[in-house]
Amino acid sequence: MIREHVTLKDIAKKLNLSVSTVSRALSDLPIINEETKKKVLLAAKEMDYHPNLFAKFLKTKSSNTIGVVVPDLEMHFFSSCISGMQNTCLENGYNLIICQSNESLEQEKFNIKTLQDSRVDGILISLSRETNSFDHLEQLKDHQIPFVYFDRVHENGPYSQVVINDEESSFEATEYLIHKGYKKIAFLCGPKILSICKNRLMGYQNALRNHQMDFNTDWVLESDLSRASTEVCIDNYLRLNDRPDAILAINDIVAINCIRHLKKKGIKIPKEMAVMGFSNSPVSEVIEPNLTTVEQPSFDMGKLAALRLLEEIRNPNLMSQKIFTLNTKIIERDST
Amino acid sequence: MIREHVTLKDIAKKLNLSVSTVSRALSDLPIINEETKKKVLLAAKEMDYHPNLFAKFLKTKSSNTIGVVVPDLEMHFFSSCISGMQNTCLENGYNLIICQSNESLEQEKFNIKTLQDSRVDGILISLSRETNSFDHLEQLKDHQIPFVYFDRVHENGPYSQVVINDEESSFEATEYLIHKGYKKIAFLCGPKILSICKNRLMGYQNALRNHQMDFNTDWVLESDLSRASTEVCIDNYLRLNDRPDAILAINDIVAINCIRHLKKKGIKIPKEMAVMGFSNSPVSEVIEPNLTTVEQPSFDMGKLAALRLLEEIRNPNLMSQKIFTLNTKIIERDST
DNA sequence: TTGTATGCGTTATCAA
DNA sequence: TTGATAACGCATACAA
Repeated sequence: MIREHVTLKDIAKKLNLSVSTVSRALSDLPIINEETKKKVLLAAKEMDYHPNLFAKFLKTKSSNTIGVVVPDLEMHFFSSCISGMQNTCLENGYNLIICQSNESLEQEKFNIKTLQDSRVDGILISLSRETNSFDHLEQLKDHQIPFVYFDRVHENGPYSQVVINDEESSFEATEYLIHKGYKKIAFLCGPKILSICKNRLMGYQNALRNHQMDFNTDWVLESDLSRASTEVCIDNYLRLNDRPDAILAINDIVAINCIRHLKKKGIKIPKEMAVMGFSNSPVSEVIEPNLTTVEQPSFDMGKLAALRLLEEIRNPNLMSQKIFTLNTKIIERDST
Repeated sequence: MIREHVTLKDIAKKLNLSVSTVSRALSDLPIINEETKKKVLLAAKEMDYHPNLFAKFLKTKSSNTIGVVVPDLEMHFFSSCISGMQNTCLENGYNLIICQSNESLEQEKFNIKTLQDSRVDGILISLSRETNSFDHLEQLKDHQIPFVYFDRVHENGPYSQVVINDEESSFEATEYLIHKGYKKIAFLCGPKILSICKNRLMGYQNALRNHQMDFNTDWVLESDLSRASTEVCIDNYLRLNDRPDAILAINDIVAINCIRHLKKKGIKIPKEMAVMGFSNSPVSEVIEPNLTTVEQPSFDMGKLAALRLLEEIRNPNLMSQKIFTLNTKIIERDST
């Protein structure tokens, strides 16, 4: 039994009404007879009517779809953000089109173009680690496409953002290590082009300064987030005459690669060297020793970013930039 | 500078051509003058023309979108599948709409309905662990919506599937444990409603039979995949007079929860009890001891499922069921 | 309160 | 080889 899609016309014909009346009844406009409205709603249900969203879009210019670009879907932090977005979007009748930039600027540009072709009503993005130009994003304003950054943001851009307070969180994490008695705290940073990296570095430096702690430029290294790069950094730490006794890593994945490599080199954690991460991903309670980390509310971040975007979609004159800062929490485990 | 979207009409006006000629030129139909075609293509590029996919769909009934339903986006296996699908789909000009069922049948039904409303050209799905009725899926055939299962499939359904050879893989995994010298091998299963669980159980049983090994019904337990449920199972194993000396778990997450709980109970792994998992997720090389596991080619699975779906979309008379079976590989680590 | 007519941007079917 | 015109399904301005 093959059913063609039921249209407004079909319902109208069956009820001896005009298409526009049926349309009005279903859109729940006030100017309509209660009786006819009931009849229409009933018939629509009986006939299993589903509105054709494409025809609707052609009229209204609203696709009911929002686009998401993340660097890597397989990173738990991002899939969790998306989970939160999905939640909010489905509740509000919006679909999600998800793209990965694979940490590449080229791919990111292509993703944005694809999303524009799909006429998404708005875009949520977390930047690739390569992104150092922003034309592909700034042109969105010309096209009046609402746009919200989350996590990896472009701070000077004219768009709203949802972030954690990176500087403060990093400050607190460093302070936590100081209170724990560590004297030589290293910061294993990520690509400084990312604002999260820059800000976390700043928080780290401020904490040291605040406590009149030693600051050694050799202790701040930069990993490109890959395992190999992280291992090179660790080797550099180990070669130093003045070795750090704790490492604050830019995220959990880097922290975990630190731990694995340190263990391979026979370094005892946390006795000889403590390690701390960012994000509280599932692996952090699997690694041994369990990783002390700064919990980022990824699911909520996704939800909030989606909510803000929907708000901007519904209220276009709201286009002014707004920054949402979420709180983090230190999860103490065995690596510190 | 706010640009409205350029349409065929705009191009036609500029070149003093008719809309249909422009349309033909851009669709690369053969019945057209080479000269005009060149002119049109050039103008389109200059004017930054992007076709309105919604208008196109209204005519052609093809949305250039495919829908995906997974139980849990945050499980690495699934995000990796999706990564593979994305790859294939974007290459072929298709977008992906991704939904999560959160392991709930109700939610799964809702997802399918949403995707139908969005008039997706086809659907890729991995079933929720609750799914025991299939009406919401079988009606897709009535609507002629191509449909492919991956990983968690409904075997008797009329649809194509992409799976690993669960029975054989599990057979080999069990045999591997036998060769390693384990004598009392337990199988910690998942919900038997899932075909992957049923088949892996079968492979396990066949291997034992093949080697004239002891088979104890107490050694086959069923976890609902949650941590709590897995821990209950482990406790049951430990209470037995005839304790198993190895556990083959239905997936890595279950296996990892086994290891954590066994360690808490003071059991030495693999000396007192070995543990083996399925899927080779990132955590498996983070847990200690590193988890021996059966690698599932998740990325390729996603790619293949998407490819098959695209094939069925392009060639509707191909609707017969086809089963693709991918090979697995045992990754030997320290837990066995 | 309801119906008629029009257009959104395409593609497809004619005729020229 | 090109152009005029209709149609896809819906929303809406206007008329009744």
